[in-house]
Amino acid sequence: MGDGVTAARRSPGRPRRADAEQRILDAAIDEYLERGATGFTIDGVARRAGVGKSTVYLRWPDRDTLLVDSVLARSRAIEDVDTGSLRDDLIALSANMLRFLLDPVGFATLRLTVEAVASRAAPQVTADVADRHRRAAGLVLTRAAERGELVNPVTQARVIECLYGAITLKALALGLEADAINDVEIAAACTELVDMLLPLLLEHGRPAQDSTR
Amino acid sequence: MGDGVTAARRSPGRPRRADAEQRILDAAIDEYLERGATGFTIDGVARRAGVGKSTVYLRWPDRDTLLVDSVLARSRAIEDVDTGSLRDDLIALSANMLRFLLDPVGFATLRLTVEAVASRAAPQVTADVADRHRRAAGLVLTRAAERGELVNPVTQARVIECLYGAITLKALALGLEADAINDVEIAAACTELVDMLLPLLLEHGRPAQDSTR
Amino acid sequence: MGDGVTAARRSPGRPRRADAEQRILDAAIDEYLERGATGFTIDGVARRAGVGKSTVYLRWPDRDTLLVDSVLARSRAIEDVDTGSLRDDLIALSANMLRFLLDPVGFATLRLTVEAVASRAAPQVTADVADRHRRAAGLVLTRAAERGELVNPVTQARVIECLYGAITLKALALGLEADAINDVEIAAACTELVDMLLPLLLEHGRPAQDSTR
Amino acid sequence: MGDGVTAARRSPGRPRRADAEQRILDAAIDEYLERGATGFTIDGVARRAGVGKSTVYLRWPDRDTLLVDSVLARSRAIEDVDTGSLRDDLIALSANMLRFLLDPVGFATLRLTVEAVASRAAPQVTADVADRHRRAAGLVLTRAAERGELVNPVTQARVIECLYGAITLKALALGLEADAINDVEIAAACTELVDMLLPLLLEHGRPAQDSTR
DNA sequence: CTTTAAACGAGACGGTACGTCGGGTCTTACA
DNA sequence: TGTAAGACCCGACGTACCGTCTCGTTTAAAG
Repeated sequence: MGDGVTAARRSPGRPRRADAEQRILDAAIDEYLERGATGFTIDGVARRAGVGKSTVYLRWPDRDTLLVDSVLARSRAIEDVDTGSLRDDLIALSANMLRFLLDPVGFATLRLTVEAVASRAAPQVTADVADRHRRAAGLVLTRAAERGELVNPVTQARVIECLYGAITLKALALGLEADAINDVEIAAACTELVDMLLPLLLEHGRPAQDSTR
Repeated sequence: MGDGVTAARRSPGRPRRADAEQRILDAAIDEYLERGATGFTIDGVARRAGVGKSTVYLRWPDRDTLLVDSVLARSRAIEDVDTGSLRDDLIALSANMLRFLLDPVGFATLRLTVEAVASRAAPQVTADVADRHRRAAGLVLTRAAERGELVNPVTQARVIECLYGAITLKALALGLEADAINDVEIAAACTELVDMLLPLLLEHGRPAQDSTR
Repeated sequence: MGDGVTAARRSPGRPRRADAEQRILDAAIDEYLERGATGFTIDGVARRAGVGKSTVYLRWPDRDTLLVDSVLARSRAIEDVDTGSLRDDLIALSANMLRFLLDPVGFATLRLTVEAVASRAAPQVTADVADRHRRAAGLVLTRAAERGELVNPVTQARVIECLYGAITLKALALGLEADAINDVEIAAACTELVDMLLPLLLEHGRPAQDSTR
Repeated sequence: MGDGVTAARRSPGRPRRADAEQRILDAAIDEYLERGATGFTIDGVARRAGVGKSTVYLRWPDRDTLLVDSVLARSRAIEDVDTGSLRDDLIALSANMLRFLLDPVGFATLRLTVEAVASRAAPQVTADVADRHRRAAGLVLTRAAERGELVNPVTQARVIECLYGAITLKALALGLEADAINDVEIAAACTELVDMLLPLLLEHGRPAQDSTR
């Protein structure tokens, strides 16, 4: 960290195995997906990674932290979308999210988020995940505004929350049977949802006069 | 013998302790709230319930099942609401849910729901929880329709999904710091949300004249 | 005890099942022979005997007592021998004992005797078993004396002790492989032993002329 | 690998605690003597030894094996005797054995020998114990022969068997009441026994002149 | 015939130990 | 000093039996 351009004054002793980190993370996520949270074992991960337990404990303080990190490491990819229209962007965004949550790794991310909140142990996890989604949505909305689409700054955050929330519940309802729903159905569901919510996002659906306060 | 339809021919042997079930469930939820999921132990529960381990294992096959049951047993209470107006019903409904999720037991219900989906082991848990909420919402909407409020049958399910989804995400974001938000703020947040979504629920996007206030 | 002339004033209530005692003892010894001391279980015995656990506990206070009784019940048979000569009687006596000890039930008797001594719990077991053997030997010696064979009353007890002791050690050495030794070998071993010890049993160390061979 | 004759290529990993073995054995025998065979518990032994249960199970596969080993470990001491005369050697030998069997550990050795035979599980136990005694007796006899005392090679083994057998029965009869008999009585009993048997041990039936009394 | 009273089968009960397994720490020998 | 190996202490797991207890039923004698 902060080591200069040139090769950071190498510390003495045997250098850390370069690939250990990644091998452990890979083994960890595999174990997790295969055997679930209960079956997720430091011994098992170390064995599968071909690594000593101490090598694991040198990098992660305990089981839970490793579990969190290994899942997060796999769930980085929330790719940005840019179709040119706000509606299509939102549809793509929510479809991406639904697909993500229907994938084991994505669902694991949701699980961990919930667990993290519960254990109060890893508040940054929640924040991290939430931020990633917020940022993706923010980009879409910003671009829409720049294109001149009239995005209502008052409702904006709430609408996105509704969208993401509805997607999350849908994922929960579907379980993670990836087979239970195909891409076409995902797209259809998201389209309906966005079409319903979109008016609330635009200036003058003039919801203002309805607002009772 | 020869007793009719009722009273299912008592099985032989010493009958099960009538209060054991409840004592165990109570001890279990207490242990869970005090020591968390990791500290939740069959030995501990049995000890606290003043019961032998075998008495627990006679009723629940393993730790996880007991944990699920004990949480669900405490989260039954989704009281119905009836204020006389759809808007206020929805506000009350969502406020109830948010309050529920901000309570340790309520949040535990969310956790378990997610875990149940993940493990595929207890699909009825998800269904059970979801049904309870769906039913409460259904009642509110039915009553509104009976009063003559024009509820749009097309958007209905999706709007409720948005509402619940947004509440869930809000709960996740707030964590379960009960102190982080007071009842007034809860009510305010729910009101904003409902006021935004309500128009979508009413026939033909002519919300104005339906608004009961 | 002290009951009148006729039929012990029957106590009220349902009389005990007449055959239960025996069924339990039989089941017990079978379980013991099949599964060993550790696998010997009250539940198992009751199940095999087709009897409730309480029926067992009405008759025996605990597992160990039942085990002892069931073994002793099977090992009663120390049949008397009477061949007409002291030497042959002793050979028959020791052969009987060796055969007995090489049989599972007989060996179990030895085990229990040792355990009984160890636990101090059942002193009568030791005494009982010892007496049975002492009595059989006593008979043989008495008859010999009556026939005019000159039995030395001084060495008598010690010689018998040597005989039985040697037989016991032989049984221990052979293990309880019934197959390891046949009747002919048993007879031969006992004959050698008796022929060696017999002189010591006869008056005044004038063994030679008494030796029947 | 490639290391010379000595020092068996140390295996990797943390070496086993050097003193654990002994601490466990000591704790085990103490527990056994204090609480008997039934009260002998792996948990108890581990606790008393200040050691984790896994440390015990790393060394012994189960309760029974540990019990056997702990008793045998304490009963190694069959000290050799050498008084200069065969008669006195035999008296000392048998007195030692009787004293040994009247001691709790010694008696436990007898118990275990019997159990070992019964369970067929530990044949080496029987062999081990028997060998130790045989060897001690063998030494005594060899030395006598070397001194010129005429030991009859034909009866030798059988006489020793009688001696040991009689001692064993005597121990059984006395129970393990150490107080029931004192050293003087032990010596007297053994002397009688040896004096009776000694003639049988000497060359062809001319016992009289050798008898020291 | 009804009552009383014990024995019976079934099996739940509070305990306790089993043997296994995993967590997180520690201790070696090498690299 | 990092690493692989693996032993260490701890304590929970789920199982099995102990000896006790409660049931409802059965059996026989007494009233």
